Amino acid sequence: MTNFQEDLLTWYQKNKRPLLFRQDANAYKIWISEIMAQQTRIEAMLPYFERFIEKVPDIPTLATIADEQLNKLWQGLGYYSRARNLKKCAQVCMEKYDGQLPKTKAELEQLPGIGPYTAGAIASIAYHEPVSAIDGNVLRVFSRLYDIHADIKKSAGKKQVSAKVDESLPDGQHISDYNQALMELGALVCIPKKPRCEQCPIRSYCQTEDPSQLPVMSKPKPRRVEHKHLYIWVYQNKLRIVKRKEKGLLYGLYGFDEEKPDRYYKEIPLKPYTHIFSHVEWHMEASLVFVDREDENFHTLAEIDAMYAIPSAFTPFLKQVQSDFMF
DNA sequence: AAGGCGGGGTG
DNA sequence: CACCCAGCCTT
Repeated sequence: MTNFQEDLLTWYQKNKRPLLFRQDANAYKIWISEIMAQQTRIEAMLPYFERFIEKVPDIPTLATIADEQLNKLWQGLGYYSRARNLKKCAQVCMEKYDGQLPKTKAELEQLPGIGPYTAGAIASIAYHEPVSAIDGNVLRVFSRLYDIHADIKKSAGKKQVSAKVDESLPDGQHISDYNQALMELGALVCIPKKPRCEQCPIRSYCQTEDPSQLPVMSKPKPRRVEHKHLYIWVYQNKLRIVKRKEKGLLYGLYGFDEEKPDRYYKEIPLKPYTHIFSHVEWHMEASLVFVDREDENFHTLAEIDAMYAIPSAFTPFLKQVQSDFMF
């Protein structure tokens, strides 16, 4: 162990958050938690994780779960392809790996939804393989540590920083805590804005003069703007919801019609709402349109709540219906 | 290399 | 509002 590693690990033992998904951890729980944590704050995924493990405790269950139930468990968490890939991955594990996750970073990385970071995290945390797990936290910490000004959004910059991380790894006995300690440092101390350098256990190794300027990240493109009008068909105490068929955004989840019915006897406007995604803005108007007959797509609010995955983009309208009309 | 893909916490 | 999070996949 180098002094650097010792200082970091000592800090980690004292300051790490008591994350529930690290309690009696096994490879399955580590896998699920790492997928849920992709581009997602830890606190945001915790309740999802607890519920998911309860309902889907193992790989055989996951491999055969109904898509509707899976989407429902993922509702509101975002990046829904993660859930689809989770199930695909479980099926591959059943077919190729005797119902278990493979145990090396190289094999894990071949599975759907598991990239370099997640493969490294599972391999090092669950199986103590001495490999890196480089997420946004670690890129930030090491770009500052080595004062690297390359753009970490581009592959060259990521590669340059990653090389430094790989040089720094301890042996398998300490790799799990080491990788987690780097991420925890990034989450608690070496934070994006106003890093808490006075609290940093490795500040004496840090080469940057101005951590506020690092890491260098190219700006994302401005979002495109789309306008929609949703028509919520109402029959008695039921609403019509439709499964989103187009491959793409929110695929497989449920939304509202964007067409009026042929016949309706009343229309009531709802309050407009704008939903911001990373790459697009939906400026939505909506109205209730009352019809005099139903089809199989009409459901009560209770049924929708229990069985149908509605993305967050549409829930403000559901809430309006619930509070203003008490269906 | 660039763009698609969610949602929410924080300043 | 902007920023960015325990990223991955497709094009």
